[in-house]
Amino acid sequence: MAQPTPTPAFPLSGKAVRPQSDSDIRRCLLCERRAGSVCAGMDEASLAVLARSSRKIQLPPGTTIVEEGDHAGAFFNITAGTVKLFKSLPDGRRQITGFADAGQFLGLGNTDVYPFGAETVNAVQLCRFQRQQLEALLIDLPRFERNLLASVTERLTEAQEQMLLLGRKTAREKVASFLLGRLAIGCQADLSALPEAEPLASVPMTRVDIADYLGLTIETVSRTISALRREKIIASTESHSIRILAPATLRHIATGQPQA
Amino acid sequence: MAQPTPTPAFPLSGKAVRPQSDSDIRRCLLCERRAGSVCAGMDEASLAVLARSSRKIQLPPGTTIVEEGDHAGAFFNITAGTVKLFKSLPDGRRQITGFADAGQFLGLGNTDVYPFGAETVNAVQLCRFQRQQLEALLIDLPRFERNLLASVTERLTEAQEQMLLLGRKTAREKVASFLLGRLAIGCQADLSALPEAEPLASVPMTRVDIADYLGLTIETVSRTISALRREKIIASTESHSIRILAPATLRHIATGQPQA
DNA sequence: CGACCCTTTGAGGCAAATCAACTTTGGTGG
DNA sequence: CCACCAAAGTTGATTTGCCTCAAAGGGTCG
Repeated sequence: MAQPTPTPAFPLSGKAVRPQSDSDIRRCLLCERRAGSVCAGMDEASLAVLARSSRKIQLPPGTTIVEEGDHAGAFFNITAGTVKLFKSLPDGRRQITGFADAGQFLGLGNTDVYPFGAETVNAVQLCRFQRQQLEALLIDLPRFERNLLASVTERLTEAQEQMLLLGRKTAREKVASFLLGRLAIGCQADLSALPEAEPLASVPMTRVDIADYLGLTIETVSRTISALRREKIIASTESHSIRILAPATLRHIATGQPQA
Repeated sequence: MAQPTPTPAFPLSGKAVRPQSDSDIRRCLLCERRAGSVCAGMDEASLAVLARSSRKIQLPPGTTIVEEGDHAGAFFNITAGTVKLFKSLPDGRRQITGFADAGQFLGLGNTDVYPFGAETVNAVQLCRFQRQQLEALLIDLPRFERNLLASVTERLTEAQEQMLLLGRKTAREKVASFLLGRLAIGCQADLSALPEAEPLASVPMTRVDIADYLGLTIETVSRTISALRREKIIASTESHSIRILAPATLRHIATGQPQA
């Protein structure tokens, strides 16, 4: 429980840590995703500790990151791409509880098994932390713990919004809400700092994923998107993104306002 | 940001703290709900700080605790009774995102307004903390912050389970899941430490609340409960509690297993 | 005892699911 | 470059689980 000096390698439970290169140590320092993530606002010494405790990993689309019920041995921070989190019933019915985009963490839990599964939607880059190691670090990195609390609280708020959607919205309202939620996500282009009114929704996931996220079938999702397109509220589906032609109208639909 | 000494009264933003009696200071120390709550595992000095920062409040059934959109000025710890948390659409559709029973906290958020409403279901007793004051305390009460993180994480896990229910379960499965979730809740009697197999579900809320929690109508909830009763899976509705006659069967139904 | 609220039960309608083709997209190899 | 194929998406016809509308029981409290 004593504060570790920042230089020596960490003892990893039963498994030696490989020697760290300078680039490893600087990885966190130079990370573009740091601001807005749980690694935000930390001093260089703390970042060095983080860098030493994590590994950068690249994953192709459709890769399983964690499986529901697996031993919860790791914690992840997504630095690029989109991940889907889900829970399933024995007969195969699936509910996607959220999409985690770049900058979000993943894998926190209060039991020793993951209460959800996670799979990459597209090409994903993430930092993997050993859970045990991270928990020990929390004591010495109060800012990290504070960030975690804020982040989990934000996820919980989103989950409550999604419960309203799943329990009380119509298919049309669900799809409208989904599209709005995908606005301004993954504007990883250098064109950042562009007016956030950019009406382009990032939709890297398939209809199956969207349906499982909204509690609908793929047919209903497809029909609803077609209807919105016919009404000129959204544009013809471009690849993995949808242009919003009438954001205000879509917002009205999403919140259940009578008109439109 | 300096560590406050534990004895002097806290400066409360713009508002003087009333003189504290010994009983106030001991309130937290003697609180039966402490274990299992965010106030667990703290030393006496910290508890004294907590006691000084909070007020005990009694509320009758149907009382609004916080309103969605209100300035998030307070944080609560429920010590008796049940509270419902909910979000609403402009046209009145409502989704109850959770019931908070004794021992749970309520009111954490990452914006300056509450993203949900909260109302008492029955007679409720709670401790009210000033948010601003509590945030300052967090730095000096690391155990409290750790408890908060664990608690919010648990709420998030429950929220994910509820999303699976709302998006993918049938009415029958929803009601079965709800009843199982209400088992072993509010066994505030002195008969605690009794075998947890006690098949009595605490249901202090109305059919309207249950319907808004499960994403159903009151008629469907009523019909489904009647059906389970007809099938001898649950007993005739006692006042504010339902006896589970066949827990195993109910569990099968809740998880979507084919039989029963 | 009657007014009010909550709950239960019944009859019919509808939004979304299911079932069933058909079309488009994207990748692979000849 | 294009033929081929599998996967993803779209569209239509039909079914159905739950909602809506309606009305009849219980409980409680003044």
